[in-house]
Formats: sequence, C-alpha cells, structure tokens
Amino acid sequence: MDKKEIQEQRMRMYFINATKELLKGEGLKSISVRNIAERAGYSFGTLYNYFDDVKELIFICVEDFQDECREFIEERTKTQSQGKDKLRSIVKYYMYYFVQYPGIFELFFLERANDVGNKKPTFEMIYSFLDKLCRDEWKYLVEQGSLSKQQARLKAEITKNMVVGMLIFYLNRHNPQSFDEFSQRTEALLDEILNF
Amino acid sequence: MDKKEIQEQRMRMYFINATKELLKGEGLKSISVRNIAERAGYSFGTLYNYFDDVKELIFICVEDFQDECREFIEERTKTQSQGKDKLRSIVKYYMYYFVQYPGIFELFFLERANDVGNKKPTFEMIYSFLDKLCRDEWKYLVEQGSLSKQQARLKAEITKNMVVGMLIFYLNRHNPQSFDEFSQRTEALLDEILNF
DNA sequence: TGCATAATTGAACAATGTTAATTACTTTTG
DNA sequence: CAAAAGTAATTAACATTGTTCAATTATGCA
Repeated sequence: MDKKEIQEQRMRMYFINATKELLKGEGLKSISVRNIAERAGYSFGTLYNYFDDVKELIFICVEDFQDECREFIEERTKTQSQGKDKLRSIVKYYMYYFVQYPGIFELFFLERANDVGNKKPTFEMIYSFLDKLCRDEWKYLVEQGSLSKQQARLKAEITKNMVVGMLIFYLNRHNPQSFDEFSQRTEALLDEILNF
Repeated sequence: MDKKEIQEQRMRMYFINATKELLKGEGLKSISVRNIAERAGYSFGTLYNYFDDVKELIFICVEDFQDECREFIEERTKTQSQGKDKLRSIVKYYMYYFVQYPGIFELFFLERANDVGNKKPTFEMIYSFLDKLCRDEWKYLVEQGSLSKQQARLKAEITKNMVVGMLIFYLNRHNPQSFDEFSQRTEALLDEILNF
C-alpha cells in the first residue's frame, strides 16, 4: 500500500501548491475552494477527499513559507559577522519578506485562531519565529557583555511586537505611504531599540 | 425639509446602534446585513436606503468607539500627575480597552483598507489616536529634560507599533494565554521603553 | 474482459452581500 | 375628501462563499 500513499501525497501537493501560489499572488481574499481546485486542475469536491476543510490546507502553507522566509533572510545576511548589524539586518529582511508577500503576512498574523485544534502548534511556531531567527545574535550580544540577559529578552520582545504593528500599518493601512519611508522608519526604530 | 433630515438621522442611528451593539458583543464575525437590520427592527433591504454598504456602517462606529476609549482612559488616569507613570497608564488602559472589546480592536486595526475613498481619514485617525492620547505626556517629559524630542518621537512610535503587535498576539492568538500574564508583559515592556 | 473498488464530479444547501422590483405608506394636489 | 405622486420598506432574486453527498467515471485485479 505504498503506492497509495505516494499518490495521495502527490494529490495533496497539487492542492497545497495551488494554495501557495494564490496566497503569494492575490492573497487571502482570492482563496476559495473553487479557486484552489481549479488551479490544481480538479473539481472543488475532490479537495475534500484530501483535506478536512480549506483551513487545514491554508495552514499547511505556513511551514513552507517559514522555510522560504528563513532562506530569504539567510541569503541576505550570511556574509555579516555576528552583532548588532546582523541582528538589525535579520529583522529588516524578515519585514521585507512580508512586504513582498502581504498575503503571507495576513496568513501568519491576521488569520483568526477560531477553532484551535491542531492549529495551536502552528500559532506557536509563528509566535516564536522571529525569536528563533534572532536567538544567536541576542545570545552573542549578551555574551559580549553589551547588555544583560534580561534586557535582551525585553528588547527581543519589544522588537517582535513592534514589527507586527509596523507591518499592519504599512500593509493594511498604507501608513507610511511609500516603501522608502517605511524602510527609513524601520531603520530608525531598530536603531533606537539597539541603542546600547 | 427639516423633518426629513431628523427622521433620516434617526433611522441611521437605529442601524448604527445595532451595529455597535453587535461589534461590542460578538465582534466582526457576527456582523451581517441581515443581523444588523433584524436588531434594528427593519428589513435588511432598508439598510441600503440609508447606507451605501455595510462597510460604511461599520466605519461610522469607529469615531464613537474612539470617544468611548478616550473616556475609558481619562476616567482611570485623571488623578495621576504628568510624567512617566501617567504615560504608562494611558498606554496600559488603551490596551485594556481593546482587550475588553476585541471586536473593536478588529475593527480598528485588522479591517483591510481595500477601497479607500472616505475611509482614508478614518484610518489616519486610528493611526494617530495613541499619539494624540500621549502627546501631552511626551511633551512634558521633553520639557523636563528627561529625553530629547527626537528620542521621544522614536519611543512613541515604538510603543504605538508594539502595542498593536501585543494585542494581535494576545487577542487573536491567545499568546500569552492569560490576562495576568499579558498584563505583566505589558508592564515589563513599557518599563523597558520608558527606562531613561 | 468484467467486476469491484476507489476517485472524481457537480448538483444541492445554507449563508453571505447586494440590487432591483414591488408593496405600503405619506404627502400633496385638484 | 379622494386621487395622484412621491417616498420608504420589503422581499424576491442573484452571485459568491464553504461544505456534503449521491451519482458518475476511472482504476486495478482476477
């Protein structure tokens, strides 16, 4: 019964990829069962043979996008040596990734946690995502004696929350209006937080 | 034609109040044209004689809720004398207001700015709302010489964005899980920002 | 090839927002 | 006062959403 599993996994992939494409392109608004199925080349009914509901499908995409985001940042920061600058860059490119794909931002941060179930771990992953990305840098700064462990924790938490707020205002409300301005504010606020 | 206007305004009020009640109670999810109209005591079609669409109705509520929020904070902070403590309290109760009414938070910060139109000023109002609430306190601290004007601006901006991020994670993702913990994190992060 | 099992489909249902045609009511006018 | 005109309220209808399920189609095996 190995063939069954392979085929089933392949079918799931068709739908998952279609969903990912839609999320990257048009965003959450464009997501509908009929839309996804059409792009996958099947009827909307077929989707329900492989997924419980459309939410399951959507949340499967989160992990993939996290990997992609991690790579996006890695590519742009790997040459930098540990320290404040690298930390700043990681946070900056974390934000830029979501600016590039507002649909993924919606998915990560704005989708409601209505019925928890198996999605709780997914939310935990999202919540701690930036922490994981920055962990080594904060650790390095503490070991260097630049700031206390406690202060590092606080600043990491401030950053994590601030970043989401900034993205909401920029992506959802066009505030600031231009990317240049957004970029500039990002630098300024990160400088203030890392001013020690 | 004065009577007309009075009657029309009264009709609009019925729908607006019904919408406000629903938003405070069940939140954005429960908002539907048929729901609002039923609560207002009219048919869903009647709503369209007084409002272009349901979005217009919803965004009319923003101003009312802002006034209410302002009063909520005022009541709880008016005895405090100007300074850091009062500033902390204002931000804290600003957050607590939205914790009390998650539906209003959704309305203020998560509703998309799809078709701008007359809603642009509304979004501007929301964006600068906390700034206005805190303006006097920041000003006082600058005049006292506690920090520079530039620093005050940066810290105010960090706070504004952080607050939205914290509320997203707490209200939408149950992170942290309890209000006590949320409250504690709020205090800690505000202390760190106001640590000068 | 023929049968049994599995996979795929689309009709159907309940909600949703919105529009437009219809009905009810009010006011003005002859 | 009654008929006409105009305004307001209602409901039927349409498109779109997620989801279910009976019926159809395809597949695999003997």
